[in-house]
Formats: sequence, structure tokens, C-alpha cells
Amino acid sequence: MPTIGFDQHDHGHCMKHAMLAAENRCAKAKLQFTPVRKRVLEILLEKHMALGAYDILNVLTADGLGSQPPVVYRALDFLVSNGLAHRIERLNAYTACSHMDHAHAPAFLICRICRTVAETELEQERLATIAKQTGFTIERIVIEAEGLCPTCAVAEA
Amino acid sequence: MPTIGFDQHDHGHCMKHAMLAAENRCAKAKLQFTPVRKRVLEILLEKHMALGAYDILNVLTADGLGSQPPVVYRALDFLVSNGLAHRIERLNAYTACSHMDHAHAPAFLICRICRTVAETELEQERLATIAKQTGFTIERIVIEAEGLCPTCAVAEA
DNA sequence: AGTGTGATGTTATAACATATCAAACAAGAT
DNA sequence: ATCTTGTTTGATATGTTATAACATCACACT
Repeated sequence: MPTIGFDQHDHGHCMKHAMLAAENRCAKAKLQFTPVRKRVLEILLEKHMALGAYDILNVLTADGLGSQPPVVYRALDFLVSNGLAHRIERLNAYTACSHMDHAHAPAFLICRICRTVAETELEQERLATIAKQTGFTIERIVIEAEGLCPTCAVAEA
Repeated sequence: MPTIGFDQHDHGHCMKHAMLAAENRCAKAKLQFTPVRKRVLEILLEKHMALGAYDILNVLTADGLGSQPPVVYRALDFLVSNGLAHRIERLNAYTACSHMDHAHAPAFLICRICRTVAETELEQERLATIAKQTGFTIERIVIEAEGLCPTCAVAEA
């Protein structure tokens, strides 16, 4: 199953696995996986949810790790640039990457109620074809579906 | 050709046509196409570009039509809700709809330099299939490709 | 006139993001 | 071991996008 997020899973294991993958990737690419960056990724991993920069900042502040916006935005930039997290444009929010082990073009299913985010992959040939026809050079594709996760759909009814 | 935006066209005619389509649609749906709403759509139509709410507000203010954020946000809500304009999530900005005559699931090609926006349509079966498998109910899909339009690509090189 | 409804006006503030400059720190070169 | 260079972090201020809350206006229907 390519999609993660709405299924049950051993979350402790999931987090450890993800943190290890992140450390490996940083080691290989000689990137500094500093305390702030590590902690921000942990915060994102704690829930499969989109968190706003200021939500993260609040946790960081409670930890005594840095309390100004630039601190969290820099850490998020690092994580997003290096494929360890994604920005959810629809929400101006961030979520940990679910497939750190390989580069990919992600698509997201976002619950508008609980902000749980499921990440999946999608071929994007049609869009690439259209872009080519019009002479447009695609550098990045954002695909975000908003709606109701199974849990919230039940609660709504 | 399904895509509009990077091609040359008679823009005066394009605008008139779009405004007429908008008036028709509002008449049919018994929606009030008030001066503020009309003017905001005109401002959007003047360029095939994504404009920020405050960019629009500045023009509105110069016109003496209203000078506070809620004025423009309400007009934009109206236009977006009724399919006369779209919100570009990637830019927190807005653009006039290019296919006002029928409902559609739009996809956008956005130039990161000049903010020109081309609108196209795309089938979204794969995503719908995945969502169904996970029990997710899709209410809205955002597809935005960011990159370089033909003009800016030349300028960059 | 009285009431309902939708649109607008107005003030204030919430939420998200970046510019700038200085200080601390890591890593390789001498 | 120290220097230098580049990266990261700290701190202040500000810019940008969006909404809450409340008041008013205009028109239709009774």
C-alpha cells in the first residue's frame, strides 16, 4: 500500500524508523542534522498531521530550543529542501515525509477537520505533456486533495 | 487547445467575453454581481496573472470602491465560490477563471517569475481511486505546477 | 413603518513569513 | 593549536495574508 496516514500502525516504531532514515540521509549527504532540525522533525513525526510553523515554534519554545520565528522557518526550510518534510500549501503548514528513502513526487490527502495528512505518489504524465505542449518548464508540482478522512467522515454523519 | 495563458490573444475581446459569461452565470444562478465583485473580476481579468488580495485592494482603493481587507476577501470568496475565479494556493493569490462556462477541476501552470497563470483541466482518476481505497472523501483537489513560462525561460538563459 | 436578507463598511487582530545583523560553532588548512 | 571560512543560531523588527466581530446600508416583502 503506497499510502500512509489513515491506517493504524506502531507509531513508536514508525518514528524511530523515520528518524534513523533521516540521520542516514543527512550523513550520506554531509548535512548537519542539528538539534533544532532534529527536534522539529520529531515534532512533525509525532503526529501524521499538518502543523503550522507557529505550532511547532510553541513546542520548541517549551523545550528551550529557540523561540523566534526564523528558527523554526530555517529548520523547516532545511527539512523541506532535503526531502525530510513537505509543505502543505493548502494549509500553510508542514508535515514529515513518509517516504524518506527515495525521491518522489508526492500527493496529499488532507482532512479538513483533523488535518491528518496521508501522503501518496502519483504519476504526473498528463500534466507534463500539457506543459511540454505549451513550452512551460515544470520545476515542482503540488497535488493536494482536501476532504474528510474516514474517522471524521463518520463523526460528521 | 485546453490551455490558456501563455498564448497570444485579443485580450480586449477575451475580457469582454469573460465578463459577459460571468454576468450570464450570475443572472442564471440569481447571484448579485455587484460593483465591487464586478470590479474585482475585471482587475483579475486584466492580466492572466495571479494577484494577491492586497494588490487587488490597492486598485480598489484607488477606484474609491472600498479600502479594507474584508471588502476584497468577500468579493474573492464570492468569485471563487461561484467558479468565476480560482485561488492559487502556492502563491496565496487569485486569478480569473478561464473556463467560466462549465464546471471543471482545474490544474494550473504557474510561472514563478512573472506569476502568469495558465489554466488547464486534468482527469484525476488515479487520485480518486487511491482516496477511495483509503476511505478518504475528496471534496476539492488542488493541482499546481510551478516553473517557468516560455518567456521567462528564455530570459533566464 | 416593520422585518428579513444579503452586501458593505470599519476596526482590530490573528496567522504566516522574511529581512537584517550579530554571535556561536563546526571543519579543514596552515 | 589557531586561523579562516562557511554554516547555523539568536534576536529584533517588520512585512504579508487572512479573519473575527460588529455596525450599517439597501432593497424586498408584508
